[in-house]
Amino acid sequence: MTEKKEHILQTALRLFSEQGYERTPTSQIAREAGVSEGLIFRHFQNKEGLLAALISLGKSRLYPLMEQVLAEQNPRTLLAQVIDLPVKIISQEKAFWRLQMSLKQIQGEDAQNSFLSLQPLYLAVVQCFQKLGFAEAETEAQLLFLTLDGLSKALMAESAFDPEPVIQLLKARYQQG
Amino acid sequence: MTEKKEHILQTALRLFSEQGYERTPTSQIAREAGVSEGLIFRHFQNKEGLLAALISLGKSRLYPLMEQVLAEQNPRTLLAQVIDLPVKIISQEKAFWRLQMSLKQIQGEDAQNSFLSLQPLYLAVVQCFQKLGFAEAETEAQLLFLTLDGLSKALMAESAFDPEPVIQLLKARYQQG
Amino acid sequence: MTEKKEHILQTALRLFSEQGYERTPTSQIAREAGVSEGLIFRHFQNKEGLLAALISLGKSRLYPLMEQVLAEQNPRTLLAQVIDLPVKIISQEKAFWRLQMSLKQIQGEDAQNSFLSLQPLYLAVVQCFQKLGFAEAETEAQLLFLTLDGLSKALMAESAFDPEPVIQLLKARYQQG
Amino acid sequence: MTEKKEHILQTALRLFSEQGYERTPTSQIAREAGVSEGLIFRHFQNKEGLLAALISLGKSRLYPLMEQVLAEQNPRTLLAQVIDLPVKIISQEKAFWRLQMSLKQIQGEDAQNSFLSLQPLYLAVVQCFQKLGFAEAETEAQLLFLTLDGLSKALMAESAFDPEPVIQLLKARYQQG
DNA sequence: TATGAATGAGTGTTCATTCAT
DNA sequence: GATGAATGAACACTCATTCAT
Repeated sequence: MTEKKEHILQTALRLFSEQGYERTPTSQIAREAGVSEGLIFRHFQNKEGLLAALISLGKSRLYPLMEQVLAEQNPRTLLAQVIDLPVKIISQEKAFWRLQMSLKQIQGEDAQNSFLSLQPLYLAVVQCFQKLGFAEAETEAQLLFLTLDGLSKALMAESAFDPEPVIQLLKARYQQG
Repeated sequence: MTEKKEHILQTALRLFSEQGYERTPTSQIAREAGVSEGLIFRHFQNKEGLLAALISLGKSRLYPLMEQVLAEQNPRTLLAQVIDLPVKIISQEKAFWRLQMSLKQIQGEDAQNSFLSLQPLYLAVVQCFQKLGFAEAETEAQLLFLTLDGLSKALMAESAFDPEPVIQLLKARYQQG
Repeated sequence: MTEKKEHILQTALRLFSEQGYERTPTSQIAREAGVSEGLIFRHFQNKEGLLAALISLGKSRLYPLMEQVLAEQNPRTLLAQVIDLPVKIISQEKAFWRLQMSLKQIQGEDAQNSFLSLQPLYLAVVQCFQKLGFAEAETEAQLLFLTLDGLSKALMAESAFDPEPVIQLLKARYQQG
Repeated sequence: MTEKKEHILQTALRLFSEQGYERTPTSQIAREAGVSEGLIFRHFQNKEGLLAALISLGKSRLYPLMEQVLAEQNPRTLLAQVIDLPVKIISQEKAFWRLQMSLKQIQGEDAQNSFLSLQPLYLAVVQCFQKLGFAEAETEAQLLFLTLDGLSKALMAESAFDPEPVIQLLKARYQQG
């Protein structure tokens, strides 16, 4: 990966998340990345290829976090860690997730799933609720993921939203089940 | 409102919600609405004007539902009705709400708010929680709205998502507070 | 001539002279004249017809002034009156003459002639110079008309140009021939 | 400056001066220049940018002629050279000056000035008249410039106008002052 | 006479993409 | 790998003009 290729990726991520994919011309990416416009196409074939590269890059940075959570044995601790994920992830890679959220209508099935399209996590959470004796573990997991999805959206809206109180309330609900 | 003007509005709403605002050319709207392209601009000034007309139209259809909820006196009943709102609203005007959700990056402050940007409702819900003796009424209301926001998003993803179980679980949680 | 038709003519003259013929849409004329756009075409067939009506109207207001000059018997007095014409005419119908001057490239032969395309006047001036014993009466007349043409242009440029001194100098030149 | 860019400039100059700026679509320029329409905007940003490029180009070709006149020491010779300028300039770059004259209403202050918007020349001419002992040097210079302005206009009207006699008469007037 | 909804060809401009160097 | 000139299809939008009422 040459230096210029990385410049392109960084710049594209920033601009896509600020302005949206459609509203960002390749010419602007090239200009702000300090490269020629042709180079973008040499490296990524076309504009969608650049987007795809960005998404797989983002996912690869995400998996470590996810696997760390999945390794947790104590169900209550795992739930708490899942609840902490949105803040952790989004504060870390805000630009990437804003991009992700803006793609619903461009991409097919993938990006539009609940929460962060983290199905392995969903299965683990269902098991947690079962272990903890919840009657309807699946529904309970769905509800939690919906909530975390809403929380993610709020976090990315960039407003002065403070997630801490909500997160505490949410954790409390499951700790004393 | 002439017949052709309404054709334009209907067609635009459908196409915007299917393909997104940016990916829908005015030429396509005109063609599928069976009118000349110029007529769009005669009636709505520019493409954004068409979008604005669509949004204010959608909101005007929404207010009756909202006011009905706000008139409710019993706090538990009001909460239950708020929880029912996403399904009611979205099944009724799915296209409009998919459009609404796709606009975060185009519009300014308005559309990006939580849930359905229904602040009056938020205030009413806070009061409900206070009446019901919840310790942190505001945080509780925020949490509920985040959840309903996530629920709305899931409902609009058009997949075979069945909201009923989640809604029952959510209602149960507040009825026995 | 109905009141609305006159409104159209007035407004068109003002806008054409302010913005130029090409840069003035019929929709603007209609709006500022307080009539429907269709009425313009009912009365004048098309945009060029409106222009033609304006021009012939302007000319008809001009002929009296011209004939008054042509009736003058004394050659020196006639020359002085010719020299006074630009100021008289332009201060009286500035808008019309600015329109006239902006049309060189639109219209054919007519408007692009020297001075105010007043050929009868030209012939009279040639005769004056002959009577006064000028060697090259035709050339002398041409030179005078070129100068008056330049003067007209300067007068219409709307700047703080004071024509009086120049006019005095010009008159003096021919009075003492 | 690539070959195609120059083709665009040449073609635009010709078409603007023949048809006027407004009546010349960029599509026609592109077609007749044998380039794609997009290239015009790549090189000149927008249609006005093309016009501006044309104007500054024309001016840069004009300054040498002007400075040559300004270097003249003998006031009578300088006046004669000033009188010769319109024919020299316009026969040389007719297209450019027709364009220049057609812009009064588009551009701001610059192009609408008297003669060829050559203020340095005006100041030199005033000095000439002072040296030659004319009573009202400024007014005399104004009058000369008005005349040259009218002469320029006549020259550009493309008709079979022969400027030679007028120029001789004009020169004679100042040589025997 | 007068309106105003409606048209459709045309306008300037954008932009992803190609290609010779 | 990298450039930048060049393309051409698409786009939002304008505007003179028509026509039913």
